Amino acid sequence: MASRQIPEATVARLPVYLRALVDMAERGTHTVSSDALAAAAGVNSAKIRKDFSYLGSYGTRGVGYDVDYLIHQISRELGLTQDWSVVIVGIGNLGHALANYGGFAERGFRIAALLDTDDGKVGEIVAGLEVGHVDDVERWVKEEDISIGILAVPAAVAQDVADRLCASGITSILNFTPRVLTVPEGVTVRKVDLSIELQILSFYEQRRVAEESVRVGTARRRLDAVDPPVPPPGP
Amino acid sequence: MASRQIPEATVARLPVYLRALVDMAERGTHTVSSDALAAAAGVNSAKIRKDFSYLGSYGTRGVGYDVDYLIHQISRELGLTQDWSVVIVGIGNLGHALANYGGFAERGFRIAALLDTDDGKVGEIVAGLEVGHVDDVERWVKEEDISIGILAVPAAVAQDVADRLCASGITSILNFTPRVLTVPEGVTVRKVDLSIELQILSFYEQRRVAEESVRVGTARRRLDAVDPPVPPPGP
DNA sequence: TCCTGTGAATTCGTTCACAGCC
DNA sequence: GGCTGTGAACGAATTCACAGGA
Repeated sequence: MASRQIPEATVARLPVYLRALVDMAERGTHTVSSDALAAAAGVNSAKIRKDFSYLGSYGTRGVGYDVDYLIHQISRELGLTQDWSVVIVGIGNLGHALANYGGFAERGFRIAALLDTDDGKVGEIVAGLEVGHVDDVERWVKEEDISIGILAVPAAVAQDVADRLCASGITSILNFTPRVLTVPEGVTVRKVDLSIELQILSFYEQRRVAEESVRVGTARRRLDAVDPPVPPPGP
Repeated sequence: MASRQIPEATVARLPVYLRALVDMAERGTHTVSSDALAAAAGVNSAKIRKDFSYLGSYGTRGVGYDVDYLIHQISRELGLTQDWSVVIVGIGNLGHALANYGGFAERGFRIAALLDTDDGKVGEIVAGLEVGHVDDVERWVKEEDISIGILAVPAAVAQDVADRLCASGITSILNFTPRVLTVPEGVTVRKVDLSIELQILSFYEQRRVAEESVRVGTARRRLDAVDPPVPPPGP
């Protein structure tokens, strides 16, 4: 029963399954059960079966799924049967690393242009490409049929550059800046914030330490017991 | 009503709020309503109020929240009132970029060590630190009281290095490799996969293109109509 | 009047459990 | 016997809507 409208949570997992399946195919596995794939992808098997049921009935009862066929179907669903051209804007530390990251091209994302706002960087060769100026973004987008922009500029200019990307016709942005972007309707933004991830880890790390000291009976002083809290404003 | 056990979804949003609040404090704002903060953080205001209600009743009815006080409370909740020492393992492109990323130190994450498996890299100076060998990870973790590891090694050695990190006493891992890691109970892993993010964008991009061609009546050929699908194995 | 805090209603996502097919 | 596909049960997260305090 291949119903349209795949849940977001499922979409976000498809690339994970795809990665696991490609690994398996490379190791010569031709058939996989939801249990085996679940183990490889780090989820449980019910989730796998439910997720796949949104795509259609691609398995065989009593047997499992055909690895190559699944790879094909998931790739198609994710739009990976076509190549996408990508522009990276902001060729600092991170932009450099992204430009040199092989994983993109491997999965059908062609880095078509590198742009920066800084005249000093323009003309530099990075990852085999000449860095252009953001002012020319529209020309690049048109000529190279670019639909995805990767934003790795300083926070201060993030919104401005995003506006220019949208104006030039880009409809998907991968935002590495810490700014929340405002974009026109019809543009998809995904955010990757490295220090947010660390802060989430910090939360669980702290909680673990707190629990441990309760369990072990250690009177490990919380910093906030030392550092007196600012008095609350009202209540 | 400050109940314990904050929902995961809320924890993941706290750093976003924190960032918005710090920006506001820097711009001299002292009080903020859930509406205003919602706009700045890119969520809706009900969510803000509900999220904050898990931390306690820190607002004032009819007025809003005290920015500095909120910053203090969220920081405390996230465990950011203390500094955390971090090790980056794998000093390739990405490791380099991460080592030079200022945002970590700014938020209380001290990069205490850079390690690599490659003898060629050991001894190199990156971001002011000398790259050490992973074999010495245990010593570094003990001496520097490191609890968080950032994994930026090649996929092939990811699990092996993760094992060594866990063995040496690290309890949180930020995993930049495409591998699903198996870790002992009590270790928290968060995954950042750059090409997964692009693949998710690709899904929505493709869907948009498909919808558009229906709306506009364009007979834009899908690639999979050209490329005949592998025949299904069973059903 | 304004804006928080929160139960209640709703939506979304996960897991269970088993019928159906190999 | 083994494994998929899926309704039904459950649980988590979001949103509504309004009582209540400044």
